[in-house]
Amino acid sequence: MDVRTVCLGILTIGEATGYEIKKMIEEGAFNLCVEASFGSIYPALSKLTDEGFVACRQETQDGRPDRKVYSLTDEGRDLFKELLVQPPGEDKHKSDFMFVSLFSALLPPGHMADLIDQRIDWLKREKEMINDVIEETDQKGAQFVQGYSQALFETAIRYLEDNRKLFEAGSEPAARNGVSREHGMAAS
Amino acid sequence: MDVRTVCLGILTIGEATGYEIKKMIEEGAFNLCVEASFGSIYPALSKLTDEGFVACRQETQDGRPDRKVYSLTDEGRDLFKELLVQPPGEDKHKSDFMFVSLFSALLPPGHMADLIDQRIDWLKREKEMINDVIEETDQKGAQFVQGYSQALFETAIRYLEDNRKLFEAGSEPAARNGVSREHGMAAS
DNA sequence: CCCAACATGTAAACGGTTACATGATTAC
DNA sequence: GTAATCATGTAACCGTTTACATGTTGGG
Repeated sequence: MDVRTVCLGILTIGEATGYEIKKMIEEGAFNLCVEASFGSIYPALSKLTDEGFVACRQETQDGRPDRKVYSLTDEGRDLFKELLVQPPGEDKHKSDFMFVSLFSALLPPGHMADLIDQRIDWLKREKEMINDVIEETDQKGAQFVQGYSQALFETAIRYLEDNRKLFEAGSEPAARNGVSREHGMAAS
Repeated sequence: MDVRTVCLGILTIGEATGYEIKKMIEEGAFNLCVEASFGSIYPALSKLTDEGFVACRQETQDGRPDRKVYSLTDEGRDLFKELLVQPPGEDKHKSDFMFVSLFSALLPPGHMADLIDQRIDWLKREKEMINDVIEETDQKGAQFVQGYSQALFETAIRYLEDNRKLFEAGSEPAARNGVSREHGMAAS
C-alpha cells in the first residue's frame, strides 16, 4: 500500500498535518499495514494538493512552527473509494527474526533464547499499543482489525513462550564426540 | 533482510543456482521472511563472487541452458555467521487487506465478505505450502519456524471464519432512518 | 544544558522490481 | 501451437529511506 493511498485514507477520518499522519502511521492501527517516513509523506501530500485530491489550510501558531492542515476534497474521497475496491496486494510479512531462527544451528549457545525473550517483550508492547489506540473507536472495520491483530499477537506470544525451552542452554546439541560440528550441517 | 544475506543463508544449506534460490524464496520457508526477484538475486550473487564470499562453478548441460552453481566459501560462512548475530530488524507486516478492512464502511455491500473469503482461501493455500516445504526437515530452527507459522495461519483462518458474518449482506448498515447500529463486536 | 516534541521540506542514495533480451525443451 | 520450465543477465525506473537544513518551546 503506497504512502499516497494511506494519506488519503487517514484524511477520510479527519483533517491532519503531515506530522500527525506520520504519528498515526507509526503509533496507530496503520502500523499493521504500512510504514512511511517524512521523506515520503510530505511529497505525497504536496502532490495530492497539486492534483486537487486534498486541500491545504495553513495555520500560524505562535511559539510553534506553522502547520499545514490537510483535508480531503470530494475528488479525493472519490479517488480513495476507487482505490479501495482495487484487488488488494498479497500480505508481505518480512521477519528478520524468522530468518535468523531458520539458522539457529549457526548461532552461539543461548543467543536464540535471548532473541525469543526480546521478541516476546516486543510483541507484548506492540499488542498493548494497538489495543490502546483502537479501543476508543466504534467503527466496525477498526474493531475487526483490532480483534484480528490481538488474536495474532496472542498466538505468537503463546507460541514463543511455549517453545523457548527448545533453545535453552541445556538442550543445546553438545557435539561431544570429536566430530567436527562444522560439517554436521548436511541438510536432510 | 537484504537479498545478499538471504543468498548466503540459502547457500549454507547447500550449493544452488540463482534460479533455484529464487524458487526457494518464493515457494519455501523463506517466503515468510523475504522476497526477491531475479533482478536482485543475480547481481547479489555476482557481487558475492567478486568479493570471494561465494564460489561459482559453471555447468554445461545439453538440452538445458548452462547453469552457474554457487557455493559458500569459508569467508562467506564466516560473514554469514557475523551477519546472523547482528540485532535483527523489527518485523514488518504490510497488509493491504488490513488497510482496506479499516475502511470497510466505505466499501460497497458484500465486498468485505468477498475479500474475507478470498483471504481465507489464500491463507489455507499458504499454510499448506509452508507445511509441505518444511515437513521433510529435521532441523530445530526450521521446525520452530514451521510451528510458529502454522499457529499464526490457524489463528488467522479461525478469526476470519468466525467474524466473516459481521460483513455479510444481512448485517450491512441499511441506514434508512439514521439509527445507529452498534451491536457488539467486542473482540474481548 | 541538552534533549524531546513540534513542524516542514529537499536531495542523494539505496534497494528492489519490472521489463526486456535470449533460447532450448517438454508437456498439454 | 503454445505455454511452462529451465536459465542468466541488464537497464531503466520507482518508491522509500536517510541525512541534512531550520527553528521554537518546554521539561528533566
